[in-house]
Amino acid sequence: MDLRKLRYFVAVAEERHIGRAAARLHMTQPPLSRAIRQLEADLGAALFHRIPTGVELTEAGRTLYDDAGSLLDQADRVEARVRATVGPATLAVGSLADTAELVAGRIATAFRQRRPEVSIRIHEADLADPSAGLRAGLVDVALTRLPFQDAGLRSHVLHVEPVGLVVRDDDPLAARPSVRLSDLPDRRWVRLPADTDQVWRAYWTGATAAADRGAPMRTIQECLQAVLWNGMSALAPLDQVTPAGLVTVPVTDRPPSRLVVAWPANHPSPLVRSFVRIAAKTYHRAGTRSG
Amino acid sequence: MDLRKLRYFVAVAEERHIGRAAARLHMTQPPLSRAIRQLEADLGAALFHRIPTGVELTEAGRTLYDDAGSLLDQADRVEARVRATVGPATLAVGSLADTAELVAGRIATAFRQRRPEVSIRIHEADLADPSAGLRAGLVDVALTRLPFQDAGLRSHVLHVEPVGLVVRDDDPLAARPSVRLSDLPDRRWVRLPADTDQVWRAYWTGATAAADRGAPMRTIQECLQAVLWNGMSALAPLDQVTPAGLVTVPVTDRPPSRLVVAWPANHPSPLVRSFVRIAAKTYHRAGTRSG
DNA sequence: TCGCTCGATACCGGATCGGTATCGTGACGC
DNA sequence: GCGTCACGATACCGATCCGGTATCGAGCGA
Repeated sequence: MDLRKLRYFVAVAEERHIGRAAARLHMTQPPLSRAIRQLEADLGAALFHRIPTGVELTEAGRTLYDDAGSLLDQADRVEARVRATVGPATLAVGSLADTAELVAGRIATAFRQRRPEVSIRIHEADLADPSAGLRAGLVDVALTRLPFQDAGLRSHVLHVEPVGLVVRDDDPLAARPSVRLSDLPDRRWVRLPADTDQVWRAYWTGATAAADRGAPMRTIQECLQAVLWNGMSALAPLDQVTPAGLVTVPVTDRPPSRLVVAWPANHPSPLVRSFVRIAAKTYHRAGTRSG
Repeated sequence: MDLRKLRYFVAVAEERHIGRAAARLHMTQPPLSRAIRQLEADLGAALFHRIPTGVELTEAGRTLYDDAGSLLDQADRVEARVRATVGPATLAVGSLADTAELVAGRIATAFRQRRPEVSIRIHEADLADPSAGLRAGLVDVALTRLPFQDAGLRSHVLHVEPVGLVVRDDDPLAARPSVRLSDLPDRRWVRLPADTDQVWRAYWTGATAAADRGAPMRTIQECLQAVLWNGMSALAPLDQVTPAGLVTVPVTDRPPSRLVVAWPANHPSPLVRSFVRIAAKTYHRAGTRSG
């Protein structure tokens, strides 16, 4: 009997439904089914009756449930007490100034709830650095978007999102249900800073790198303003909120962008691993990859 | 933080020495070192100072140690309570009538202490069946000796023991410090039952299968009595206790016998796995193999 | 009877565990 | 001062475990 399986058991007991409990635990149903069966085998007792609408506690299950809560609470208290003796810890989180910023709020909230003793410092990066300070060592972990050049970074996909072309609502393209970038004549793309990551630049400014002109944009907001006032074009995630007067037209010939939490590949600290796990669970999407 | 690591931590804290704690936990030092480091990483706190003579608790370590005992106790109580609701379980243990019998006492004691709700039934097998009832499905787990033919059995070595030639003390060989079976002239070997496992028979009665004559022996005691009264020869583990008047001469040209706990390879029950683990820990010797 | 919704199972890649062999480092005796 | 010793740490390996996807069998209802 271990605490992990006990937490699973409590979730199932309260949901009376393995599928729902799995969702609550941010995992899928099969491993949870198996974990419950293993717990039953370990204890040598059936904990649930399987019924058509889900599961219900057996007598042994009720016995366990009566005690499980206080045991888990005590374990949490012990852990918190130890953490308290060592004093507060700090985690620097890098964030790019688009949806990552919104997400950071949710994730930071979840993280603070789970690890209240850790103080979080948010570092807001500009568009030149899609690693949001990770490469420079300014932050421990970052919320940003793929693709960008990976230099010893690992990332976990939180959300996959198609990109769209942001134009003024008086633009001829504004009414189109979708566009193909390869069908468009040359447009005036917003310009990214000179030292922008090459992969990132190529992804977000149409295929022709030579096309970006004008003053470099350092934030998403600047980009959108450039579209609004100067008639530039920009690419943005489809559900990026835009000011009135702008529309985002889905782009069909470009792979979707992936919102990720990223961290240095080499020896991430437990705090970083914890943040990544919480980010993944808060924003439950699967798939770990490098890049 | 999980209960397993917490138990490790308590052992180390009490021994103030990772190596000794590892011995107490019936494991080796490196994985215990690693587990402690992982626990420290999980908690974000150093639990021990490493000093030349071992380790000593840090402040965080003392905090954890103060709480760990009661937490583990509560976990054990919860588990026991659940087991109690489901009623007693039964485990059938097969045993061959030599040292396995002695061992069974120790192991059964350890098992009863750890799992008091399980009632153990001992099945004492005769020499014809080195699987001690496992093959016939009479028992769930067996204490016996390799080698014998494996038919879907798995085993865990508890003890490796050279074999010796059992002779009367008036035998010319009795004074020899050791003998080579290949040097001996034909002797009158005790006879094993006709349906004895072939590998087992070849191992325990010298190389020449034709040599065993006389009435078949069903127990070790019968074999020894045959040696004592009829001047037969027998092979036995070196530390087999023999009646007065018999001596066991080490045999140098035969591999040692291995005392094992054996169980069916297919889907062992948790109770069986538990018994095997306890047997291995009680009699700490490493190495799992088939056969 | 068909479709829907449960949990259970099969299988796979990655992580973890405990093992052996070996290393780095202080303490101690000569 | 230097070899020896004892301690924990590290490297690496095979076995196991964990969570994932795909799929199945069983009940229930339309």
